[in-house]
Amino acid sequence: MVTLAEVAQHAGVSASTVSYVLSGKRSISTSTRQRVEESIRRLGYHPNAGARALASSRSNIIALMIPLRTDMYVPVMMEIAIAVATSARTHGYDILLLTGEEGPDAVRRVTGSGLADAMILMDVELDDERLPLLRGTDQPSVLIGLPADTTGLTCVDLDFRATGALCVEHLAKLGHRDIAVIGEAPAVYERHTGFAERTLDGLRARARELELRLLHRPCEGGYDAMAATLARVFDERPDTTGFVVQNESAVEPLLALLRQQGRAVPEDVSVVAVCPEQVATQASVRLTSVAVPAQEMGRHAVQQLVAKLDGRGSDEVVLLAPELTVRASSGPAPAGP
Amino acid sequence: MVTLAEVAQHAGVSASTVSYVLSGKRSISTSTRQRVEESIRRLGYHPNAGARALASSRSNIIALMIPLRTDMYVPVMMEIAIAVATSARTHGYDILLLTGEEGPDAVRRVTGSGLADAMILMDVELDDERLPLLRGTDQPSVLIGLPADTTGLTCVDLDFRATGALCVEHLAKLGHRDIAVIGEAPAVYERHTGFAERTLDGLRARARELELRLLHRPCEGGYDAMAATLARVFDERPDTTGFVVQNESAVEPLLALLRQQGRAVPEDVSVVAVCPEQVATQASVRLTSVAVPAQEMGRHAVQQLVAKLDGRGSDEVVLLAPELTVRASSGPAPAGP
DNA sequence: GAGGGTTGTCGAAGCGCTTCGACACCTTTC
DNA sequence: GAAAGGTGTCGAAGCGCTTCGACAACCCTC
Repeated sequence: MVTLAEVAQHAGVSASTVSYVLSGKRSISTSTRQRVEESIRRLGYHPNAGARALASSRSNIIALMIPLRTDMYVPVMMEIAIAVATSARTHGYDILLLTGEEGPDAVRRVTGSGLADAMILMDVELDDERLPLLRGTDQPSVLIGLPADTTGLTCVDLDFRATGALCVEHLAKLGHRDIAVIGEAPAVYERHTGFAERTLDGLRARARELELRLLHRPCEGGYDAMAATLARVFDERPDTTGFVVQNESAVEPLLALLRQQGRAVPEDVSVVAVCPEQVATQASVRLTSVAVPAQEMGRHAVQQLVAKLDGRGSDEVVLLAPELTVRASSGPAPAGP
Repeated sequence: MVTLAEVAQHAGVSASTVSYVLSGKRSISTSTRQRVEESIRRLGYHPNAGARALASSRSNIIALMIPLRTDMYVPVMMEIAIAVATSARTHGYDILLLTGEEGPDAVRRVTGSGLADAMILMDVELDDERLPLLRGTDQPSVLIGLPADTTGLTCVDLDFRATGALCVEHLAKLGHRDIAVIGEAPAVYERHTGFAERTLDGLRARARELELRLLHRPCEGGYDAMAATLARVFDERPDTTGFVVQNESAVEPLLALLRQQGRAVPEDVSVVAVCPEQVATQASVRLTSVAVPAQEMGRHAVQQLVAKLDGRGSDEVVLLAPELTVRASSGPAPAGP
């Protein structure tokens, strides 16, 4: 294993000089720098991460806490995780992957041991038990998601309230008066993961303003659950012509069931989805949708965090503006009876 | 920040004694141990990861390299990643998340800097450019997947060859003579990710033995691609009654299209999928399938790696035996004309 | 009761790096 | 031409931990 001292000797300079070449924290003459860099290359030197962390009390690692559940909105999580990892690397950071399993203990462990310089938390619940710990430490952190109380916290999320409003507006503009919302699984609402509720708020508020009738039904993913839900919807509101879906794994079942019932999309029924682009474009009908900008959220979170680590930046809540893309699943409401 | 020295002072012992209490590498009297543990708790001591890594040249971190692509078999990847993370924690290791993006450089960086003690690589190609590096280092590693040449490597994977054979056998037993294989996207075959080709080998070999006719068509995910593929299949082999699908995002489109064409599953056509359990049970028809045991693979990989790190264990290839679960998508072949 | 093992604890030497202050040298500036 | 101010380099201290050898103190055994 090659050490800094060996590089220094090889280049005929002192260890500290090599260190300064590496960090750029003091000016170094061009000739010396080149000599040192040449030695580094020739010897195949890699700074030792542990020693670095010890001496500088900076690990250059960001901890990313992802939910343990693998049953919900997986592709979104994965996309965020990968965006975070990729983006972190461009800033010189590596990602430590923590699962939600350990809960608050993971936060304690990481901040206490100096394993990571900062944290990104995903799948934040409205009243998350990790939040007090984050507020009580001076280690920077960013949440992806929005808890009930954001004081002293930095958050990044899609503006789900606006998302809900946008969906309703789009359907209203097309003349739909009865709208059904196929929501996430009941468990999601029970855990009070804010995004589902905020979407619903947005939907309801705008529906009230526009004087539309709105029916909300949570729905487990899958075909059977969707069939049951759909039956209930048409039972209670036979005139429903607009659907808003916020559950990736209910999208395709819904389309299949509508087709099976002889309801054409978009002639008889319009569908708007809140989902990743890929789901929208790969579905059996190209879906009018509001995209969940997973990558952008990941990148944004890293940016905020790096800013904090550099002493810039401060606590703030960033809500990304939703964008609705019209595709083939929505159209004018059918003429009334 | 509390240090080991402070704990030692508080407990009235030397620093080394505290260290030995923590590591258990020397025997400590019960009374001393208890005193030290009490001090640790009272002071809220957490060992500093950097210092530990420096002194012991062990970081207690395992690097996990996942593919950058977010377009293929994402849920499987995610499930493996989470299983790896969870399982690693039970052995006292944390996970460093690397994306495939950096390629071989990531391997160099991690082994060179001592950032991690070992690596797990996913999405290994048949002739992966990272392999020479792994062979050339004494840092333990485990591959999830199977390259062409496994000498000097440890690998964990599903036995995809047996998986293919199993699918064909099942359909043959039900009397199907013409079988179509809906494969992964062409890109997967082009990258020579072994699993798709091994499945195909297994399918073909057994089909030959059982004197079945087999048609293989790669297929991008999504509805449109599937529609085109399906048209070609029935065009070339109108008597096809059995389908084997190895592309999660083609499963639901296939079912929808068959339904649309008036072909009943399983009365007219049988479908066998190679996919995670969740996909099989949530599809519009409960699918007869061979599960991809993502969690088990992740756990296994960690176990192997920990064994190596402890000086036990050696290079070997573990192929998990596939299991076919019969559900509602396969049945006897329809009587001939 | 002297020799030989255990057992439990300690001191000290690093692990490889960062960083601070010092200092020699070279420009400016008036 | 002396004071003031840069620049570029070095030496040394130390980050918090592990681990090795040393060594008391104790228990056997013949």
